[in-house]
Amino acid sequence: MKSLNDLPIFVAVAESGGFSSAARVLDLSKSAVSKRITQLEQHLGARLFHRTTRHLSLTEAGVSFYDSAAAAVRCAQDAEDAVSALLGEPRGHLKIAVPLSFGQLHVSRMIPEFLNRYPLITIDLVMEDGPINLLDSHVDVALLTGKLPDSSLIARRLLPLRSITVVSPTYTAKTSLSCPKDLLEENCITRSTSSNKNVWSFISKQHSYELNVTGNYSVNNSEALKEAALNGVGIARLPTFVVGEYIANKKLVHLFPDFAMPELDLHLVYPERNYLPQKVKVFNDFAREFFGGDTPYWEKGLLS
Amino acid sequence: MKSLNDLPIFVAVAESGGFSSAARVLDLSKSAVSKRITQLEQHLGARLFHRTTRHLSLTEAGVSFYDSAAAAVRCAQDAEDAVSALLGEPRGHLKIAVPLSFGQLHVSRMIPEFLNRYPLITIDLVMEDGPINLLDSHVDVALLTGKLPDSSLIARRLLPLRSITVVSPTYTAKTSLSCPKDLLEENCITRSTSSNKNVWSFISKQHSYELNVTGNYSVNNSEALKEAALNGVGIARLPTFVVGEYIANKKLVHLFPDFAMPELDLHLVYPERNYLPQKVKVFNDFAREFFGGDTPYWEKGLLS
DNA sequence: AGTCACTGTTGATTATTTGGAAACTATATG
DNA sequence: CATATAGTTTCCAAATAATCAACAGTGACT
Repeated sequence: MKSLNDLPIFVAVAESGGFSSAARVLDLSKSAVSKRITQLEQHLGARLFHRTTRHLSLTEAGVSFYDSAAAAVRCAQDAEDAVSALLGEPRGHLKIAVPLSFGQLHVSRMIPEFLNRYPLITIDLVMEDGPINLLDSHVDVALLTGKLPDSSLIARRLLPLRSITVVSPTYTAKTSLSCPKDLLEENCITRSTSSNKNVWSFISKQHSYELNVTGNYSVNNSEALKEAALNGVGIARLPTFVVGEYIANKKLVHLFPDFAMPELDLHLVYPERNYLPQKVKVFNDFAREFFGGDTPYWEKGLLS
Repeated sequence: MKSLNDLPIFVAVAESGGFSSAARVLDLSKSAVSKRITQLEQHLGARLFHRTTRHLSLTEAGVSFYDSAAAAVRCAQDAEDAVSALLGEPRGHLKIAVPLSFGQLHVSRMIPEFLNRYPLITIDLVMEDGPINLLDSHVDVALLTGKLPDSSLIARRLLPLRSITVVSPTYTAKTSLSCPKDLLEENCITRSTSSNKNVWSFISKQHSYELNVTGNYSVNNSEALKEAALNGVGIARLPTFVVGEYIANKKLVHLFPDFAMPELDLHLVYPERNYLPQKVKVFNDFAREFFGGDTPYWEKGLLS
């Protein structure tokens, strides 16, 4: 056993399925990865990977090596977690993944306070909407909505994500809206990411509607959609975390507050570990407190 | 997890109970050990050892760190073993511990042949009589007699260790010896290591004796004892592996061949592992074949 | 008490290892 | 057949690790 440091590299290559992708995960150059795998193979006296220029696969030896190697890095991680769980002052590097728009609007506000509160923690914040593999990319904790991508993950509900229907005051001045059905006659601007983007549902005790709205603008970015709504382009449905403040300062009007919309939850998601590192624990607690649980701060201005 | 390479060092220190002893085991300078532990502690942000100049003990953090760290290095070792078990040609470094006299007389003869047979194996042969901790000192395989020092070790019987009573022909010429009891009148030279060195027992179907022999020479080294016997100083009891060849070439006479003596076994001992490395396996097989099993080559000349 | 042998630490110097940029080869894709 | 991507290689710079030697503290043994 000459260099244990090769193990995490080997494991990364095996799991990500390539030298280049492993290099990206490990934040190394691919030449470095290549060299270390080569030297590991040399040390072991056996090839661990079949390399064809375009595809990589484990050899028989690689497969037998993998199990114990992965166990070794897991144990090493555990060892580190075990002491950090004992530590008074949380510390270490924390990689966080969050959805883009929520990250820009709220997480980015929270981070400075968090860093101030825990000066020994360093943060790598990744804002990205696509599905991410927490384990491969070494993300310590992620904010995710919807279903869990992997069963070895733990999810704790952080806050509700409610969307509401909004419009600018200048727009309402031109028309009268008394019932959701009236929206069928209006310019409804939509997010183009959601698959059934122009089916808007409204739920109340008395009536429920599923409306097939239409409009002249569709965009895959909440910020842009909000901008359009603010400028009176049309009526939009947006999460409260985007428009909450504009309702509060009257730049936007909350339409049909008596009707609810399907509600999602935002979860704190982290890999299952033997010892939950302090840094993850305090981040979770901090986030929960910062956002305010069931009625997040951006909904404080709303009377729903 | 910055440097996995610190783990084996930490584990060695924890297990050997000191920086200096760990340095010896790891074949490093103690300053190197000291520095790497220090940097590991710095990285973790916690002290792992309580150091008083003369004694070392694990801190609370050190204890929690230890379990997983030890598991990690064990897994790493397993990973390596797993591929080496698949390998065609055995290779790697093999550390062997053997009793001093047996090592000098027989193992040292065997090694050249072994190295010749397996050119990719390198050997570190330790000849020592005291008790050795296989695990701490990274001995891959040991030849031991008697009881096992540790339960996590595996012992396979290699060959019997028989001692016989011998005397030089010049000595027998001066006296008549027909029965073990006659030894009470003779000069019996003994090994001073064995605790009850001057109680010699003889066992046969007809009679058994426990004789309290006396003599004018006692020495803790079989070679010296053999030398004395060869020079007609007196009657000695020596293992067949020491005197076998001298019986064969008539330099010594085997007394009372009809009587047996308590018999010991020499065991091949190695740490329990998930994958027995090829190099250990081939060494075991080679030793078994080389020495000849139940009647080792040095007993071939004897008619017992 | 005072050697003595041994422990762990530190600083300076030297070796070794490691990492990165760029050039190179090979191959799937379109 | 061009292009983008994957892995390897060479060369060089930078970081890391190891050693030696000197130091300081402590228990054991006269």
